[in-house]
Amino acid sequence: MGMREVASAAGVSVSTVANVLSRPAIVAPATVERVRRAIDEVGYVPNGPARQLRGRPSPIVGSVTLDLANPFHAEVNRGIEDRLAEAGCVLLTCSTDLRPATETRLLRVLEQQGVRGIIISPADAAQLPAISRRGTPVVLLDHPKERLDLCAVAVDDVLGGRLAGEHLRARGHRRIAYLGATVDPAPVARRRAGLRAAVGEIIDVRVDMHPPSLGAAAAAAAERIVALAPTAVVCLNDTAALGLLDGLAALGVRVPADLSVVGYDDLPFARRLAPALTTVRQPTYQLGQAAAELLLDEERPGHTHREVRFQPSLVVRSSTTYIDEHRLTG
Amino acid sequence: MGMREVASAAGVSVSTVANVLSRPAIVAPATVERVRRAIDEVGYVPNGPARQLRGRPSPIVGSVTLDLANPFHAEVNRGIEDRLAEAGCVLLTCSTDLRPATETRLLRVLEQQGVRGIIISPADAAQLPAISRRGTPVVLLDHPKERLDLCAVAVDDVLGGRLAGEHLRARGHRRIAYLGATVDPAPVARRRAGLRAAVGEIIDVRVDMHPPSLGAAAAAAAERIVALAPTAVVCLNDTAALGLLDGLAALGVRVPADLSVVGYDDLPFARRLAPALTTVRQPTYQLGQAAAELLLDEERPGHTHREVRFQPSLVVRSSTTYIDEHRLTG
DNA sequence: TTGAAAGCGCTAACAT
DNA sequence: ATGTTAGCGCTTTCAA
Repeated sequence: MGMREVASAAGVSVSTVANVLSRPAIVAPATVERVRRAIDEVGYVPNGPARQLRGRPSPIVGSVTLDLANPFHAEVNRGIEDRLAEAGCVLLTCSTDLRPATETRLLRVLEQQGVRGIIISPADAAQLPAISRRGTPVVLLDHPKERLDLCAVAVDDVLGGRLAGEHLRARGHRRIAYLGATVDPAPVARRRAGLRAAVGEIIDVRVDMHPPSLGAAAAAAAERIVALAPTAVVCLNDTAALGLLDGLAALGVRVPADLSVVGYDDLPFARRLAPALTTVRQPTYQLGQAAAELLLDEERPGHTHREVRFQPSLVVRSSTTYIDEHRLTG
Repeated sequence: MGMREVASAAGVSVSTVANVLSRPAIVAPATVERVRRAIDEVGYVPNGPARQLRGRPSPIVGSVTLDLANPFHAEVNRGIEDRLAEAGCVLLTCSTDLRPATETRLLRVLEQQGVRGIIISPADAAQLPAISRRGTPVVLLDHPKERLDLCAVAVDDVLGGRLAGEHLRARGHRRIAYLGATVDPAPVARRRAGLRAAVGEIIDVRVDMHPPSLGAAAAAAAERIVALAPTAVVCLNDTAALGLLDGLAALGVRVPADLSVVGYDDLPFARRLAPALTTVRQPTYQLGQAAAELLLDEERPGHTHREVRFQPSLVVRSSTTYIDEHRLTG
């Protein structure tokens, strides 16, 4: 059911059908009408790839993140999707699980498909400028622009880590543990750096992020953490904090009486946990919107690459408390 | 940088380049080598749309659900993505927000792009058989096959609702409210039907699912619910239950002492809420995997449409309790 | 073993 | 106002 069938059904040429579709003003009203009817009649569906081959831009934008099921990334993707929808575009979401090989494979597929652009939270940013140079716009997500010749949307992760650290220090904590991943994604590593800067020294505890789930891994790490006797733990994100709370509860460790816990992201459940989780909030949905905005702007003639920066903010709840003086002095 | 450039760089014809790419065995080893080198040299990236125009299948599969940021759908999508990755395919995720117009627009885009197939949790299934007939395989997700000539992955939602209802009745509850959406998605409506069948009568409370968030809407509904004086509330999902717990806490209503609450989905946070949430679990990730499996099977010669069915299960925690006899009799 | 050529469905310049 | 035609990048006969 191509334009050919429509043309013959309407008794016109294919170019007239094409004109009705792209510049109806150029065609006689009666003809337009006839062609429209023929289109419905034969159930014509335009062939996207053929159009793209002729130079039309693809309506597809790729999003490459750690994990599309991660609530943070899911919310970011929704922000992207909504902004793209205004431009008639649609979102192809990919998970890398932080594996460079997967990331490379996905980027190759996206580039081959000739997507409108790629929004990526990269495991490895090295290959991105080449992709951009070959003609597929790339926007960095949750990643600073630095010297890269790309647009970027970033959150001040170092500040986020620092906020958590200062909060704990102000409450008297000195032995502070950091629950991270075996290999931290770059934004997480930056948070740790900020925390480090604020508290001087960190007791590192690492868990495997992937299998079977971050939450379970964090729960399993509870014992290890307790053995190190910190007075507070900062977790790489709320999901890890959730798991850790589970593990601590199983060990009979009271939060925050025995141990303060800080999360990151302020996911919807954070405020209703037992205890309510102190955490660092990021403007998640807005991150996505901003990234989509930057990407769509790439087609504008005068476009220049820029960075949009967001600030995290500390949300204090009841999973952190003042250090027990007795424990300090006794 | 098309095959033309590669061909001239390697001193061969385009068809030889094409052969090196698709049937290297046919080409002289020395030539293969030379062409491979030329490919790297010029930075050749195959043109997907052109290939597709020549008959290659698209590597893109579309997923159409209520909301890709919804944790349930996000997890389902991850299951789809992982299974697709094994086949070298990639996932385009779309949110309809239950709006038929949005759904139709998205389906049109997907069909025009000539995607490999569409996995959909439909707001309106009527247009799907036509799409399938025109050549784009469609798999129903979280939707029974019924008389439709399509593959489907379904959960026994009626059973899920019934499990919740029977649980509450067994604990003495008789005034049971149901917190639903102004317009329930079909699976949610089926759960309600199951609940209804188990408990005889339901006190309906409806909230607007969309803006600004389901959780907030559920929290706002707390007062309305309390006024109706049920002894238990079944929520359309865990996110709504989370919000409701918030609202109830603000009103000083104790759960489960004053009111029992049941969720749906068993999201990761459910077991760590205060109180831990009784809920109905669905095999989320597996739903996605099964849907992808069915879709990939559509290309197999002997394929026939079939339905894969999953069972939900009740997870009893501490947000539900026996009805207080004093309140009943006193 | 390699190359020439036709054509996938569409668009746009050009001719009528 | 409409039609003719060339060609987007690729695959695939078919011929050399």
